[in-house]
Amino acid sequence: MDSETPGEILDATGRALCEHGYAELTIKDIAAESSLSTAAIHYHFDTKEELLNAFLDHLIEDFEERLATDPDGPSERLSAFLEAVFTPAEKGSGAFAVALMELKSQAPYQETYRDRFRRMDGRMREEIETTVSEGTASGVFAETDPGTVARFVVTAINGGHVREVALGEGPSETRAVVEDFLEARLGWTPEGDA
Amino acid sequence: MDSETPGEILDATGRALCEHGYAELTIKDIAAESSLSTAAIHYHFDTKEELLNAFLDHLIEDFEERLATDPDGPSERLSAFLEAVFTPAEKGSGAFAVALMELKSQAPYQETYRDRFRRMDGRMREEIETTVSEGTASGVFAETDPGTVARFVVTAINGGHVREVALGEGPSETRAVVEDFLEARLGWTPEGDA
DNA sequence: AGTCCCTTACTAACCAGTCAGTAAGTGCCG
DNA sequence: CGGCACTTACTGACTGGTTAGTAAGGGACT
Repeated sequence: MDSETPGEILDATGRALCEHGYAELTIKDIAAESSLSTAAIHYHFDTKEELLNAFLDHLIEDFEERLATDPDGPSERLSAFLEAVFTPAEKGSGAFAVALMELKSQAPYQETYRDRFRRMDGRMREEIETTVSEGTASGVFAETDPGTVARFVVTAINGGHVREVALGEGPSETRAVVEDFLEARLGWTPEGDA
Repeated sequence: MDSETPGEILDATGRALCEHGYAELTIKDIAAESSLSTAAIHYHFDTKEELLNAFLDHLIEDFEERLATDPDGPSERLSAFLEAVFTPAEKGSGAFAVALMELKSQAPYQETYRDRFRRMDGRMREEIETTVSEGTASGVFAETDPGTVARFVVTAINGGHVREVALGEGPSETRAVVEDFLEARLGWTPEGDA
């Protein structure tokens, strides 16, 4: 009844993906990373494609959970957002970033991937946009176009993401870029703490 | 003596890479995209890896050539830089962006790729930094830290690049973000024309 | 004759997915 | 309780197709 095997497979997929890369990822690799045989993986996921789709869903779900902190004011909400985005996930440092970028570079060939990424992007933009709107309305932030700010922030996040993967750069540099921008545009300051 | 076959192979590699993606790229695909057999490709490039390294060099060379326009003033130089970066390459629209992103996502597993990308990033940052320095020194641009501006611009370019690939977005949106930023920070305006 | 560029034909390795079989339950009936 | 039917979750062995790379040879130009 319990059977959390699919979860174990998804976790193993993540590890195998980070170790071998999308191009060289085989069911055998995933099996080796788990306690199961290749046939067992095919028992739970008919095809490799299906497994990878499920893995991406799992990845996005995790990410959205991390975003789902709903603090009080706009300033705190912005801080929490940046914290969620720029804090490396629980697991191995750049692993999440690498796995995600692997899948993003496959998006031109996989419509299902593209849809998911668009949805995720929309959510992030919305979150920033409404937060900024609230902030300017209540006078906490300076007057600006929230859509422009949101677009800037997501673009920078995307950029930092590539830099992490392609250059091996840490997330802090990009975080500084975003915070610098928000300070100049909104008068917001990085300290959201007590 | 002429024999521009290697060039033909590199071009075919680009087309095959865009069509099939890095993960599914085979020597056979490249052969099909050229007028040669798979064995002929192995005659010129011993291994697939060697071919892909040469292809990346070719890609970066092309890009650096596009950047190598050396106009008069800092303002014009900035315009030329943005034009070079955001104008889709001669060939198929997003093809270049897709191929490059494929290779970038492989960077964590290929040190040679990472080195090349770091060098390219350094060059871009330097170009922007010196241009901004010149501009502020001659009073054309407002006073700011050139390094911060450069970092912002490359991060946004990187971000636009992912957005093109993962979301299917055009380059104009990111260009607007960058131009908006440069206007605010430097007092620079998009029109560098007569 | 030699070497440069290329072909057809091949091979050894590998991969996703299949298959037959099995051990461990689960529900049901007498 | 015990035995029967059936399901779930898996394994090890296999297969058909594909892949990077090789071997051997042919033709053209020098």
